[in-house]
Amino acid sequence: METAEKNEPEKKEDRRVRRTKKLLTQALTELLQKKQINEITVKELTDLADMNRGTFYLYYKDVFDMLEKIEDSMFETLDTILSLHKHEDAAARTKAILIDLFRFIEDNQEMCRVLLSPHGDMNFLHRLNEVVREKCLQAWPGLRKADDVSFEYHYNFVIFGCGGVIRAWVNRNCREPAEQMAELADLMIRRGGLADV
Amino acid sequence: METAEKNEPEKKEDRRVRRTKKLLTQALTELLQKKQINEITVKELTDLADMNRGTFYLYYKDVFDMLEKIEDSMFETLDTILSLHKHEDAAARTKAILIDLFRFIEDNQEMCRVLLSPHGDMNFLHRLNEVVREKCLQAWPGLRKADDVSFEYHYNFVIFGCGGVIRAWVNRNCREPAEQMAELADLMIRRGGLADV
DNA sequence: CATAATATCGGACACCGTGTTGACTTTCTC
DNA sequence: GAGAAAGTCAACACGGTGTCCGATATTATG
Repeated sequence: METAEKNEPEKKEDRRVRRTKKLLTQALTELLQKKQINEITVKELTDLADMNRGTFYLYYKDVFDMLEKIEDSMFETLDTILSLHKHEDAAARTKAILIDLFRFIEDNQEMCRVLLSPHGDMNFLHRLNEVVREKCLQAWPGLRKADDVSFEYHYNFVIFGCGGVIRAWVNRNCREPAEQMAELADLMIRRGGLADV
Repeated sequence: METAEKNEPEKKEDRRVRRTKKLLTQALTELLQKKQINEITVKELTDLADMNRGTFYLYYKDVFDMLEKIEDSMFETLDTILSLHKHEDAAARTKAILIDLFRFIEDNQEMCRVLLSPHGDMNFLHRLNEVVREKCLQAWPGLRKADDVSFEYHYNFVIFGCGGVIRAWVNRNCREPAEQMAELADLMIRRGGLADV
């Protein structure tokens, strides 16, 4: 309904389109390391990507719309990856989901690092939190039944905490292997207050 | 160095100045509930505050500069409040600091709520985290000695987790008393992985 | 390879918010 | 009440925006 064109990958994009979007994304990533997104102008974006300014408007409404679409694409990918584990048994699934999550973060380090930095994007963190929350519920279904107030806080503590771990990890250039991080996160989630509700 | 004028509260501001800044802050808070800060223009800000556009530039460079100055002021206040406990003994200090922190959040609910919302400000969260980190170090000095990798992650987990608790709290309009939240946060910090490093 | 489709370019345009300035009026401080 | 400071109002040049156009370059397809 919103994205009038059927659904993203209609068949395959023209090579030129892929190239254009890639150049623009690289330019945006580079600029985001230096300045707030608010200060980034379409002009300097296309100047840096060395292309006509009008070309930008073929795909994005403005710089914020562009970032939003990039995030949309990322979370779509992440969703696809994580839903592959839908039919595994609970024990294996939890571990596999966390590993894939961290692998995904690793594959998108630069963007994640900048989006979680001080001049990053709160909405990105929010959406990332939602993914973690969703997977927590899937992995530990027993959690739902606890609906008292303090549970809500424990929950938010753990979910945000995972965001903090991810942020620290990308700031260290993902030095530790994703598997190790998944194990660490799992440990923290259990100890963080959710294990014994 | 940066703010040429000595240091904020030189003596007391002119009543008109206070009024102007207050009106602008109210207008900004209102607009931030509806749209990203990026989309907020000086014109609509001064229109909403019902004042001349030129007046805005008497105090702020642009909308982002305004938000930054507001945050500066908030953290300055918070810093003043928290440093009052400098000379208490460790046991009492920890509790008192947390309580005052949550009371401060409560006093600035609207702004905190909007700054921690999906279209909020990452830098605000970052600065809030720094305060928590600082106070953690003061309250549990033993933490410093642990410098292994996993400690860094535990640390970030806890600090971000506190941010999540605060966010959940302001989203519930600070229904629970600050004292109760302080106790809850203290519990989570201890259980979250820092207690036994 | 030839052709049609489509993406990009280069330049133009009106539009609007920006940041600043100068002369004035209002309000505050002492 | 007098002088100082803050706010108003109108005007200005500037630059980025968003949207066109025709011309050109690149791609996908038969």
